[in-house]
Amino acid sequence: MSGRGRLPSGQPTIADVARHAGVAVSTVSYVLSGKRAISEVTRNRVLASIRLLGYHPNAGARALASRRANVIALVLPLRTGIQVPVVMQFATAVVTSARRHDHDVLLLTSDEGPAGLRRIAAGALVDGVLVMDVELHDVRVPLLRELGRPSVLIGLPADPGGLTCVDLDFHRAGQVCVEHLASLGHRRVALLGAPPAVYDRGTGFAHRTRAGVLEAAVRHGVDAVALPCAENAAEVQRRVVELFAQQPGISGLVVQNEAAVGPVQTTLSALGRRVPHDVSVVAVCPDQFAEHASPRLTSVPVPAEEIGRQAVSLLMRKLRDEAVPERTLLPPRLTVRDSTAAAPAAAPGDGVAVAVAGEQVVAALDGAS
Amino acid sequence: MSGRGRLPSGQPTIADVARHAGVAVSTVSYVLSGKRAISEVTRNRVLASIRLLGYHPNAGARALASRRANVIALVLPLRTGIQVPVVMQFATAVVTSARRHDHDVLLLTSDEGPAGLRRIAAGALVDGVLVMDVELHDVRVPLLRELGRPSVLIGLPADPGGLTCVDLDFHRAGQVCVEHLASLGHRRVALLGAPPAVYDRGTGFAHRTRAGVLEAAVRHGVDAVALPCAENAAEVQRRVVELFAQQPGISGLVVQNEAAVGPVQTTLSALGRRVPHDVSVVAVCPDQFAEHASPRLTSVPVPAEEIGRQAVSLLMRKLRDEAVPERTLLPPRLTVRDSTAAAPAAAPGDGVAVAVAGEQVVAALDGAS
DNA sequence: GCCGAATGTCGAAGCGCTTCGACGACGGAT
DNA sequence: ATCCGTCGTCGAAGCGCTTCGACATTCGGC
Repeated sequence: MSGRGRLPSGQPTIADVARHAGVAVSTVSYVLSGKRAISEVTRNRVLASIRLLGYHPNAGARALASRRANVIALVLPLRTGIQVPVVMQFATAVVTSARRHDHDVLLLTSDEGPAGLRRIAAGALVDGVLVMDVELHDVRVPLLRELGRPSVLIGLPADPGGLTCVDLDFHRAGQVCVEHLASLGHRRVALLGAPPAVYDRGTGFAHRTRAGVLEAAVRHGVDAVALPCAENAAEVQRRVVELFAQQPGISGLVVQNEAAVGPVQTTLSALGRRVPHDVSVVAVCPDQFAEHASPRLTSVPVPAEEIGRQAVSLLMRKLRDEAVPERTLLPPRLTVRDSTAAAPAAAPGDGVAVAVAGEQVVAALDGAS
Repeated sequence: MSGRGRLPSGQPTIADVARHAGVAVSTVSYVLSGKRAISEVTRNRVLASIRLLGYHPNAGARALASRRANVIALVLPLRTGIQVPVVMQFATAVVTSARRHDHDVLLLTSDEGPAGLRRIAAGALVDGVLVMDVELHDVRVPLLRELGRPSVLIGLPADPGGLTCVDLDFHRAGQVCVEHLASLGHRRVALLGAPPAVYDRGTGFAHRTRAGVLEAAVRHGVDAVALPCAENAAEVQRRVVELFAQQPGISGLVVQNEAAVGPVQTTLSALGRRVPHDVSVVAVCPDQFAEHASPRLTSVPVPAEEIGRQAVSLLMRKLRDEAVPERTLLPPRLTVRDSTAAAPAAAPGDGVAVAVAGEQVVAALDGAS
């Protein structure tokens, strides 16, 4: 018996509360869980004792007896090519939402791999799992099916059968960007995408955006090229210079690469192309980022916070054994800011001038560094 | 009795393993914990059963019986003015290190405030707490003292008495930057610091870096000014233009503001000041960031990973009731890259020329956006 | 060849909580 | 009055694990 008093840790137990309030242990439990009716008088007496003693239920005991840990796991990626601020925003939203549902969040990094998931799930440390940054052919997808724990994926694997997925509708996002540019009269556009490695490993959002861009381009009679792009200033610059040298008529740019946004603007201005006068730029990036750039960028943000909230809410429903849709794709929202404008009237001479400018820039920067 | 077989969840229990291996439950437990000697033969038999049945100990039961959850809490900040990538790096390092010590990590955001800490600690959900981004006068500091759970702070509060803190020695970092510039012959330098709000709320690292910069400047006979700086391109540009207009002789810049690094370089080049030929730049920022800038930046990285490792290791020692030092300050490490060089010979005319250039830039950018 | 100390294993007592069945007390319908 | 159905509360049985003392064995020392 934990009879007379407090734990070694100094924490009172439910038995202490019961004794202090003059009721049975089970009554205290029911006051806390609300699973049986308790008279107003008794409830108040118990609650008073709880407050007075500073009682907090022991999580382990609760989990053991109730078979629910009230904890969910969040599996975050930590590879290159991820958008760090987006991940943070997302994690934050998940923690906040989870707390609203009276759950805590256990953080896993995907470098422990499938073994980590297995350990956590089998050990009943968590009730459910949120997996972020799911690739098209992700090893964790079959594993999750096998484990049979409630789970929600952020991202869209090639075969989501039997699982639950949430994501921004990147395909639609790509379309929206192109439609915006097309409606402004642009006829040649380019997508400056994620690093090649991201495409190579089959990351859904990159592929889907590209598909959306190209599809919308065809539909609206716009010429479009899509090129991957590493995340460093020099590479971005090379890409952009090359691009305009080869396709001087390009007047619209879709940038899906956070790290590239700054260098793109720098390079364009070095090329003598002004944003948005000569070239319009649409970015797929966080709003905060778009606001801080100059000029402020027309953008399609990844609604990390909403995705996080949705994911948690879906997971909670699964924990309550409710049926949920297999896939939830959030509609993209394009915010027009100062980086897009009507396409310039086509100037035939542009090509040559730009190519020359490009070489000057490259030369200047080579000398400087 | 959990007698005949498996949990409803399908997980085997320790009793199943014991039965399968033909030993007592306690023997299985001792095989797992190694707290008593078990013969080679028995151990192997038990381990084989464990593998065969796919047994994973139930975390809740273990926590209840052993009074150790094998989980630590990580309290992350989510305010403005934090260096998001650094936080991520740090979180990653903490998770990885914790796993090496057979612990998991529960993620808390500081917006649940002290209540969250209290709940977690009192409920024995975690064995110890790691608090990141501790301010000089942080409300959580007295709370942690009161809770009496093992904890480690990242950052250095004004009064760390009785607690355990780890951080980069930012004071020394400030000095190192100035010493580097001084040794290259620079005689007028400026610190472009964190946003004003960060100083205002008493964030240790900003204050300590500034102090280090100013102190080293005095000691080496260098003129130094320190100015806070918001995290958007326009503000950075204004600051830099203003700075050189007022103090044209400045030839060294210490930048402690990740978001400012890009804009600083852009602005300098717009001002006709070349890096490092005319102005040397030292950044306090992640290595990856410094490598990707062009020119590559001489920098003092915040060793997020090492801090994370250290923090976890200290916490583990505290969990084992070992004595640990009250404060651990990691020495800064300056990596020389391409953004610093010998100071230019003083040119008396500079002042005027620069002021003019500055105005041109401002005008040009106003027009563009 | 006997004794004490290791060594290896077992059984049982909890850890603090939830939950289920039981059971008075009370009130309305008969 | 009597019976039944609620309502409010209680006691006890676990949840799956760790840990403590006890109990055989085995072994080295003299």
